[in-house]
Amino acid sequence: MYEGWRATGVPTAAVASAFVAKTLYLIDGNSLAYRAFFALPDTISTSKGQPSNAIFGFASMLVKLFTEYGNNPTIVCWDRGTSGRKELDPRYKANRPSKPDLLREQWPHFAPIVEAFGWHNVHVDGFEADDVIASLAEIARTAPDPVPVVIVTGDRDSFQLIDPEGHVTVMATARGITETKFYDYEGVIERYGIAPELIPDFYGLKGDSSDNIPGVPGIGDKTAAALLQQFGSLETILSSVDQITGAKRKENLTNFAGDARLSKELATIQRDVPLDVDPLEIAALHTEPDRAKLREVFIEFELRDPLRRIEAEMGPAEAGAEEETAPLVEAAPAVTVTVEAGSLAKAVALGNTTAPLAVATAAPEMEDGELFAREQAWRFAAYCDGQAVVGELAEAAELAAALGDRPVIVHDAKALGVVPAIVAHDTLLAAYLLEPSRRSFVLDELCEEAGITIALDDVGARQAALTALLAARQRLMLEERGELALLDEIEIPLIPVLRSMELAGVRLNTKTLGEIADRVRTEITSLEQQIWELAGEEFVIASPQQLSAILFEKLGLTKKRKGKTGYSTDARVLQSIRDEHEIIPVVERWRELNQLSKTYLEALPSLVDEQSRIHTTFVQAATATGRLASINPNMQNIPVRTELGREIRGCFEAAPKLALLAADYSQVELRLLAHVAEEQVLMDIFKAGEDVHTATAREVFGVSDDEIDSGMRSKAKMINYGIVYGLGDYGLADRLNISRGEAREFIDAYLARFGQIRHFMDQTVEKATDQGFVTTLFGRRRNIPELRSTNGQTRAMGERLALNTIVQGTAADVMKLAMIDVAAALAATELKTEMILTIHDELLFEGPKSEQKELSELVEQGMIAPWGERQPPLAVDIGTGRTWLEAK
DNA sequence: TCAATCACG
DNA sequence: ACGTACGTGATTGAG
Repeated sequence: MYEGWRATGVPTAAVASAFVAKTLYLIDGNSLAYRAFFALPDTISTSKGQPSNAIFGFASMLVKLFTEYGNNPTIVCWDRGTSGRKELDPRYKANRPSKPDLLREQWPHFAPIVEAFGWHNVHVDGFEADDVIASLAEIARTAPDPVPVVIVTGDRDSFQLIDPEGHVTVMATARGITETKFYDYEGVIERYGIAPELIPDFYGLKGDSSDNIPGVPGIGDKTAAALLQQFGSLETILSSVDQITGAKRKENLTNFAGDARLSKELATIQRDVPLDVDPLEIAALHTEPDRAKLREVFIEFELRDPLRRIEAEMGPAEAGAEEETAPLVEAAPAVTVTVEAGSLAKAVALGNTTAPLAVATAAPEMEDGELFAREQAWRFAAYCDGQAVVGELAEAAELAAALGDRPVIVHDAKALGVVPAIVAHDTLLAAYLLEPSRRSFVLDELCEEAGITIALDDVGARQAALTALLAARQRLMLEERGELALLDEIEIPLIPVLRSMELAGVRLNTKTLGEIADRVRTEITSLEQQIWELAGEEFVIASPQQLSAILFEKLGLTKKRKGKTGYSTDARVLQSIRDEHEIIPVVERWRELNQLSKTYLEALPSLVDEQSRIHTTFVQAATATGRLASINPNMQNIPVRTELGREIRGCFEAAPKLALLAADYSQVELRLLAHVAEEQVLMDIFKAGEDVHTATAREVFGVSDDEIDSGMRSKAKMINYGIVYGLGDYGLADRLNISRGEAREFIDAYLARFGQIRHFMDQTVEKATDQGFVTTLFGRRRNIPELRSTNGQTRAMGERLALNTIVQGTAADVMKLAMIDVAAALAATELKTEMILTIHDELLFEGPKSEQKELSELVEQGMIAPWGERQPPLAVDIGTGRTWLEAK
C-alpha cells in the first residue's frame, strides 16, 4: 500500500514508530487558499498594488494554528492535477472555472510562507491535496503506534477520513477563514446523521455541484441522510428500491443508479497515493520557524496583524539570533548608537551640524484625572549619525527654539506645537504620500512593517533613530515614485501654515449662539411632545430602530430602502413619505434641529478659549485624495445650507475692529476636469466666464440660453456633479427623480457634447486598471485595487474612485500650493491680516478692514498662481463681512 | 465598536 | 442579482 515512500528508502512505519508521537496537522492548501480568496474582499492589496487577500487569509490561518495549537508538525498538501478520479468521469470538476487571475498571482507565495513556519509542503503529481492528505493520514493512523492527525480543510468530503478511534479528526473552516469547527466521529454523526465512512455514499446520493458530481436528482442533504440511516449504504439502498416511498424518487434511484455509484466513487478520497515523504518521520521531527524568513514574507505582503500576533507568540528572539533577523534596510548604524543624558544644546550640536537631526518628543505622562501634567517635563531625544542624546524640556516650544536653523527629521512636525524652522523630512507625511488610504501612521508600526528595528533601551532615543532610518527609506521610495517634490514642496511647507491657522483660531460669538441654542431647545422640546402624541407613545426619536418601528410598523407607512439593521429612516425616505402622515414633517424638523443643536449649538461654546476663539486641528494625513481634514472641532462642516445653519455660521465672526474675508475657487473641480481632459467646449465655457451649469444645459439639451429654465439648469448641475463623482445612470436617476433610461440619455447627451471627457474617462480607467493606481496633476498617487476586482460592482466603484481622485486630489494639490503662496505673500507684507481657515476650496482671513483691498488682490493672485498658464484659468470669488456668513 | 444619520465641499 | 455618485467628522443608540 505504501510502496511509494518505501521505494524511496525513507524509514518505514516500523522504524518511525520509535519516534515520539505528536499530533500531526495535515492542511489542504488548495482548499484554504481558495477559501481565503473568496472569503476576503479582493481589494486587499499591498501598498505596491499586489493583490494579497488570499495570502492574508492563508497566513492568518497558519498563525492561528501556531498561536492556538502550538508549533505542531504540519504538512500542507497541494493539488497537482485532478487525480485519477478524473479518469472515472470526465465531468468531474469539469465545470470548475479556472483559477481567477488575482488568485493565480498570489499562488507562488503560499509555499514559502509554509516553509517559513518550518512546516512542509507536499504534492504528488496526478493527485489532489485531499488524496495526499488521506494517504498520509492513513499511514499515521495505522502505524503500530498511531499518530493523532488533525486535517485542516474547508471541504466537507474530507469527513470520510475521520475514524472511530479518534486518531483522525477534521478542523473545518467555517464562515470566513479563521473561524473553525472541530469534527470527530460523533461530531459528524451529530451534524449529518450518518457516520463518516458513509460520506462518499452520501455524496453519491446528493451529488456535489462544486465538483460537478451528479448524484441522484431530487435527493438533497436530508433525504440522503435519511435513506442512509434506514438502509445503511448506497448499495443497500439501490438494491432495496422497492421499499422506498415516492414514485418519482423510486424512479430516479433506478434510472440514476449508475450515476449514484459513479458519484460515490468520485467522492471517495484515495488513500493509497504513492508518497515520498514519511508522515511518521515528520510527526516526530521538531522544527522551529525561521524567524527571519517569516518576518521577511510577512513584511513583504504587509501582513501587519498576523505578524504582530506571531511575533508575540514566539516571544523575543534568543540572544545571538538577532543577527539573523537583520533588518531589511541598511540599519547598521543603529548598533553604534550611544545614549547619554544631556542638554538640548548638546543635542542640537550632535554630529555634523549641517546634517538633519532626527528628533522625537514625548508628552508628560498623565495619570487619570491628573490636571497639572504640564508641571512635569517633556522628554526629547535627538539622533544623528549613530549618536543619540536624550533629555528633558520645560515645555514643548523649547525644542524648536533650540534647533534654530538645524534641519530636522521628525514624525509629525506639526504636533511639536512649534514647528522647527527647517523641516528636512516628516515621516508621517511621507508615509501618508506613500499610502494615502491608510488610517493610522504610528511610527513604531511603520518601522515594524518596513523591517526597521533598533535595539535600544531608551524609548526616546530609539524613536529618534527609527525616525532617521525610516526617513532615509521613505525618500528613496518617494523618489522612485516621483512624489518627493510633493513632500518637499507641498506637504512640508504647508506644516507651519496649518499650524499658524490652528493657533489663530476663529472667534465665536457665544452670546448669539447661546440665544439661538435656547430658542432651538424650546422648539425641540415642543416637537418632541408633538411626535410622541402623534405616535401615541414615548420613544427615543434619535434611535433609527425605534423610529422605524413607529413609522413602519405601528403607523404602517410605506417602507423604502432597507439597510443592514432595518428600514431606513433617513431624510430622503422621510421626504418621500411626507404626505402619508402628519408626524413626518415634525420628525424632519426635529431631526434638523436636534442634529444642529447637538453637534454645534451645544458643543461649540465649550471649545472656545479666553478670547472666545475656537482652534481646530488640521489633519494632514487623513484623506485618500489629498484633502485636509479638520477635527476637534471639524470646522469644515459648519452649517450653511439651511436657515438655522446660516444663523450658526453667522456666529463665527471677526474679533472687535476686524473683519473677515472669504475667498473661494469657483468650480475648481470642473475647471480641472476640463484641463486634464483637454475638453475644449468646457474650457471655452470657463474662458468666456459663463455660468457653467447654464452653459452645460444649453449644450446638453441643445437649446438657446433664453430657453433654459431653472429645472434644466439644475439637471445640468446634477450631471456636472455626477461627472466629477463618476456618475452612473442609476445614481443620476435617483437624484433627479427620473427613470434610469432618461438618466442614461442625459449622460449620453453630455458625453456626446463633451467628447473629450468621455475619452479621458475611458483612458483614465484603462491606464489606472493597468497600473493599479492614479496620480493627480501634481503626482499625488492613490492605489485603487478595486479596479482589478472580480466583482463588477466593486470594479465600477474603482472606476469612480479613479476619476474622482484625479479631480478632487488635483484640487487639493492646487489649494495646498495656494495656501503656501498666500501665506508667504502675506508674510512679505506689513499686513496684519491672518489666514485662519481652509475649507477645501475656500480660505478665510481675518484682519483690519483697511487691509481688505490689498488683501483681496494678494489672495486672488496667490490662489491662482499655482495654476500657472494652464487652461482654462481658475477663478476666485471674494467676499467680506463681519461674520463668516456675510463674507461668504 | 459599529451602523445610521447628517453637517460640509 | 446586486446597489449605486466622491471625500470627510461628530453624534447617537445599540450590541
